[in-house]
Amino acid sequence: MRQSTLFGRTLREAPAEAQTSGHRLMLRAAIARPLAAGLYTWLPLGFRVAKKVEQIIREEQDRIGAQEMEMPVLTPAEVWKQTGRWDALEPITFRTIDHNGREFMVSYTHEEFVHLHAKQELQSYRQLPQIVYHFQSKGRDEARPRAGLLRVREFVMKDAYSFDADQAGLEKSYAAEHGAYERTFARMGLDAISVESDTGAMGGDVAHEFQVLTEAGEDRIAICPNCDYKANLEKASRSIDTYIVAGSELPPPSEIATPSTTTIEALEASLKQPATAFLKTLLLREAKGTLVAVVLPGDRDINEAKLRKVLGTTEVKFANEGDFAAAGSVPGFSGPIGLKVRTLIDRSVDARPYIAGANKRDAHLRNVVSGRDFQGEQVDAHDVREGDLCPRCTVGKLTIKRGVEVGNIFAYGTYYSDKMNATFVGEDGTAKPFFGGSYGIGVGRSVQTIIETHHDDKGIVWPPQVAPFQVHLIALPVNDEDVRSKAEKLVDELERARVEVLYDDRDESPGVKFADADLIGIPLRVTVSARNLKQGQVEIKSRSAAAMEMVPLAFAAEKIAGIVRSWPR
RNA sequence: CGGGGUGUAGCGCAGCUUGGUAGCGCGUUUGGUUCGGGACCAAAAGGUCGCCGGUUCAAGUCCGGCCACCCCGACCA
Repeated sequence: MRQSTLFGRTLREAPAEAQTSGHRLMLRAAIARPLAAGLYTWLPLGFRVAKKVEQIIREEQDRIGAQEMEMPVLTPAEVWKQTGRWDALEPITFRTIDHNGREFMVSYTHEEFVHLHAKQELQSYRQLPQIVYHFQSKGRDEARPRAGLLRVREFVMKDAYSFDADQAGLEKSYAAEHGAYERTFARMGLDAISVESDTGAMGGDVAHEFQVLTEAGEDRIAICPNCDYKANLEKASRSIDTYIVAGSELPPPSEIATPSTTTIEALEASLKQPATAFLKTLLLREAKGTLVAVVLPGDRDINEAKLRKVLGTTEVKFANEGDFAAAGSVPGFSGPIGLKVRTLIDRSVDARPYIAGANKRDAHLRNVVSGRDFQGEQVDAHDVREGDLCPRCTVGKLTIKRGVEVGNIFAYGTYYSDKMNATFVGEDGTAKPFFGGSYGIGVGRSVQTIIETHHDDKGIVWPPQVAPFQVHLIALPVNDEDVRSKAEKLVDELERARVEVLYDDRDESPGVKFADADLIGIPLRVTVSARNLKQGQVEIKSRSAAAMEMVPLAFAAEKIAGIVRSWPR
């Protein structure tokens, strides 16, 4: 490929909106271009990377016996209505109607449709297990697209779906996909870790996310340095020492005046007590408008994802002024005693005396003890933080890192087959529901995550397996006939040896060419220059190392092809 | 959807406070010189100042509305 004819130019400066280093490099190196918020076009260089990433995913899916197929982007409403997701997904999906007024959704994902097909194609337990997958554009009207390709509104996802006769079979399929994911990400050069995750909108119980730790990520991951516990903060828990004080020996709650002291910070300052001495009582409103109170220690924050899961709701908001009166409380002075709403007590609240709001203006109560003075459902709804004890080994102190979720796997069991009446005939001759799982990988997100984690201050440093080209051959200067003819002969020899070469034949200064080579980040740089040809040599340099090597022109093609063949595939 | 910010040439920005000729750098085009780390000289092209309305003799600048994009938060591959 001649660089002079490449569609897509490198940018010396990145557009101001690009924030993360991966986003800036993606734009500068002509990998992709924005079309609208959260919608991107792959330029030829980026598309070559995307295709290589896809191919790695494909090979690893095929290796575990999954079969590739393809389902449409446009999906009919009736099927979504069977599982209730037509309404549930309303806020974040793109929809349209055809000329007859029939409703369609730009596919958010394809569980409903693959179950429809499974029902038609898989009629007997003898045909199980099965895994099918496809690469398809998925549409998600994200409220906030972010950081280039990391969070977009239309993206190609590899989505695989497993069908098994029972739970044990599902666990096997799940484990097979888990293994395939580990190999897939390793081959792309991504150091992805498997973490426990919340099942979110997909339903089901068991789920793992594959997270690549990088500051550009938007998820927070708790990691135990002592054992193998790793979990998304939406799911993470912690070990808590039980702290019991005999209730009968303690004085009953007594009121203290706390004029205009409405926050934990203000209470700490005026009462000279640490945040842990207080109880925080949050009054919240769930999707249906029901009020609920959550009691937490003063130093703990609520984790909305965990709370939503506990409540089985899609949305949680803070209560408004009027809600406080209805709950028998006062904003700024809410406490757990005497509340007239459902009360949840976070498990990090100890059985010891706390200072809590009195539910009346300018007053708090001292010696408030959970279980003695107020009752509620015990839940886990607090945000785990740095330094908390690992819930698994109970001794490791959790660290918290940011990560990008490049893939996830769910075992949802019969969630969809029950709703859709998707069954097969079992060994005993009766209809049984499929046990299913789904397994996604975002292609574009993976590509940008590779950039986020493989670059230096000059540009991208592609892992060879996914690089847009294997060799970047630079002719210097290109208008020197001898240089040009020898460079082109070398390009030709390399291409015949099936090496992918980007040939920089542009009439540009050496500085521009080297800077672009560093920016684009092709693993091997070969320079054919007038200077080196005097000694009959060409220069070979790896993008990832400083050293360069001189090779006689006559052996260059063989040498370069040998290096390329030695790379992992 | 809540909070914040930005829209001026392909990209990066100044000009707006205090209304009066739309500017700088990079890039692009032409000619010449140069050629191992983002060269130099000369000439040139390129703008409905996000959109609509208002105020004014006069609006990039002031006022109102809308739109787009970015960042933080809630959601996902």
